[in-house]
Amino acid sequence: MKNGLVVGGELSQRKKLILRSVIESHIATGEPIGSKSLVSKSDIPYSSATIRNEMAELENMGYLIQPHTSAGRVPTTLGYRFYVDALMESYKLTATEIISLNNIIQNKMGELDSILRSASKLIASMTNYTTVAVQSPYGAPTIEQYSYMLLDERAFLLVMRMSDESVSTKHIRVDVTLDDNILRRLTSILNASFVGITSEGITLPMMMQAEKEMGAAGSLISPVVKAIYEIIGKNEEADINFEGLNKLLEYPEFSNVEQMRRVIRMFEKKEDFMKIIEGADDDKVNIFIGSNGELVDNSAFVFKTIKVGGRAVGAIGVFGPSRMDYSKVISTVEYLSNSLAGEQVIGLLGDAADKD
Amino acid sequence: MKNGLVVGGELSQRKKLILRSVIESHIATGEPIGSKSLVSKSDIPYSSATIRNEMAELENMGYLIQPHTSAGRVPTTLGYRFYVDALMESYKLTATEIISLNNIIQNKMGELDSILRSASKLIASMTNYTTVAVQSPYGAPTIEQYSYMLLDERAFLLVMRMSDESVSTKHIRVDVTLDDNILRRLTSILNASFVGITSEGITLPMMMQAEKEMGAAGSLISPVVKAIYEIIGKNEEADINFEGLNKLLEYPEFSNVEQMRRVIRMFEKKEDFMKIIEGADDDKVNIFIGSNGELVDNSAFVFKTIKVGGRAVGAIGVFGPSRMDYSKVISTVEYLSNSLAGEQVIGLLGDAADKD
DNA sequence: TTTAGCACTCTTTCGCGTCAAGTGCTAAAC
DNA sequence: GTTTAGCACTTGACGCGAAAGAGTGCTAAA
Repeated sequence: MKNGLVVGGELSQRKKLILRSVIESHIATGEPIGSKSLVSKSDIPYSSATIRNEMAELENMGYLIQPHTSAGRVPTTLGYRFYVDALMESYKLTATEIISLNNIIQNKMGELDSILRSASKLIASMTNYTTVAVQSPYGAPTIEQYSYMLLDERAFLLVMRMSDESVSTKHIRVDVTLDDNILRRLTSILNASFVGITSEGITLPMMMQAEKEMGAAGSLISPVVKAIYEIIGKNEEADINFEGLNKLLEYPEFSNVEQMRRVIRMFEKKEDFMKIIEGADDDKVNIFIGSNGELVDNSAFVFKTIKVGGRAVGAIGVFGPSRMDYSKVISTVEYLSNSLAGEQVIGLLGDAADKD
Repeated sequence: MKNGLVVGGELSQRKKLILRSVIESHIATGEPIGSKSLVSKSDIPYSSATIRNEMAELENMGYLIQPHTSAGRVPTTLGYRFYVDALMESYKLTATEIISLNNIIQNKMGELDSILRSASKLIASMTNYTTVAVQSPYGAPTIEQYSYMLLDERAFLLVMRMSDESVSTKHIRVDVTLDDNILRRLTSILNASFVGITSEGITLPMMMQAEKEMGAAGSLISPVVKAIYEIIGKNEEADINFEGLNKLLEYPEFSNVEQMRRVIRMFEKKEDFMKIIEGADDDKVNIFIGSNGELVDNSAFVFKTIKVGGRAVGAIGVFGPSRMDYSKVISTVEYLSNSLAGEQVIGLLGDAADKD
């Protein structure tokens, strides 16, 4: 960390060319890149000695590193950072890829759950990395509307529409003899007083009042409130899904047991992942590159929040080696999350996704 | 496969003792077991030479195998099979373990989904293997009861209770102006005619009839039926969950990349797992031991179906190396699936799980 | 029938020399 | 002043053989 803060501003054109070449070769092969192998690339009109000198300087500046004396160079986190921010050309999705994405977006309208699932699969196969999909992680959704389904004399199903457009249900069994009338009254009370609240918003006076209004069937309220409480709490746990974990094994950087163990452990400790996602910027594609302490070494995580009506309801991203094909991954994640934002979830109509 | 069909009947007491000792030592250490290391075990009163002779015979009979000429012996699949069927003492769950299991069963009553999830976590930590939980895989559930929730003038939520006691919901947006009356009529038609059917059960005459009954709002029927069709189809896909994948990495038999790759691939190709589970016996704990062609080499899968009201709605099991602590795993899986059978899902009350 | 002893086999481990890749530096060329 | 050619040097990867260790099967004695 000598002077690596004013990232990249001071680099000459030639240094940029060489740095970019090193990074792209490394992304393709995974091997350290030596001066000679660069010379053979068509767009580098310098000799290996010149390149060596430049590479030595790039190393001093913190963009490259040698795994050991006598090996080629490998990009550092700083190097990737600069590449992503300044050097990289953005990838144009092909027509086929756009069509696949649009298909998913249109067909699965309305259920964030299944849209994320299919999108994960598609992205995993398009990019050859592991896809990460998160559902309604932050700002626990509240309940917007209540309804019911009568099961038998003593049991019913409480149906709740949540603020993130998902639906929760809960079986409730009580000691009161139920009928449609009672339940209709119950839900209208709930819809009047128990909407939009968080777990702390449920107060004893509210419950007392509700019990009073229910009259003889007042004993209903207690189990119902308990159910509501659980639902709110449950929705506070995020749901993370991984697709294409096996693809990671194809990359040599993950092909040793120790590294793989770390990755799997990270995937299973979902809270850590959540922290990264929650701490990120809602409005742009976020790129975390390994060994920040947050991620496993040599890995990178590219993701973007999905917003519905201005509210973040989930996120979708790609996890892979730090030598990732950033341009393609970024384009894909961006296209998908933009297309989703504000369009789906609302309903079945809507010809989503005007392209580009 | 010399004469390995009449499994184990012809074994002398001494052979059984030795076989059992070899298997249990191997389960504990993972290493091939040699004659000398057995002598040191307290319950073996024979010299290494005697044991060598017996082991040679056990090898001929197909219960043991030598990885190479000068190594100790390792159990074969047949050996494990015999051990599980005849040699093993069943593990008694400790009081603490039973309490943990009961807590889960009681607290999470009513939602198969979350009960399986917590149970998976607990079993994974109790047994130190990977837990596999499957939800409603077989005999696609049918729809038992319909209800609705009015969202706005043109949109409503169709709520369906399925035969496996799960609940599905679907957003539906239509061109008709909606109100409670219309939807009440709609659901009563659905509850009369569209209950208990499979995707093939939906016929054109049924739809025509329903449209006629809805009168002016007949155009509702088509999107609703489409939604029903999708729900039935979606429920035909099983949902498999894995917990504690990282634990596998602790066992040397999975600590090489090639093997790990196979395992992860198998976990991601859920259909294969489903096939194993579907083909199994509903009424007992099923034990598959590796290299049947179905499972990855050196692995084993112990699981049992969970039944609700006589119908299989899921399964829970444990996946690990074939040198697995079968007795503990079997007891755990059995206790849990028995406690669940027919008790939860129905409702919130019910003091489940009388112990033992 | 059981056991002690022994020669034999096979894997694992370690050290060691060779090889190839890639570097930094110096001196010459442009 | 910049670029390039040439060269000595460093370092990890690879392959080989020797030695060590574990365990066996067989024979002969108890």
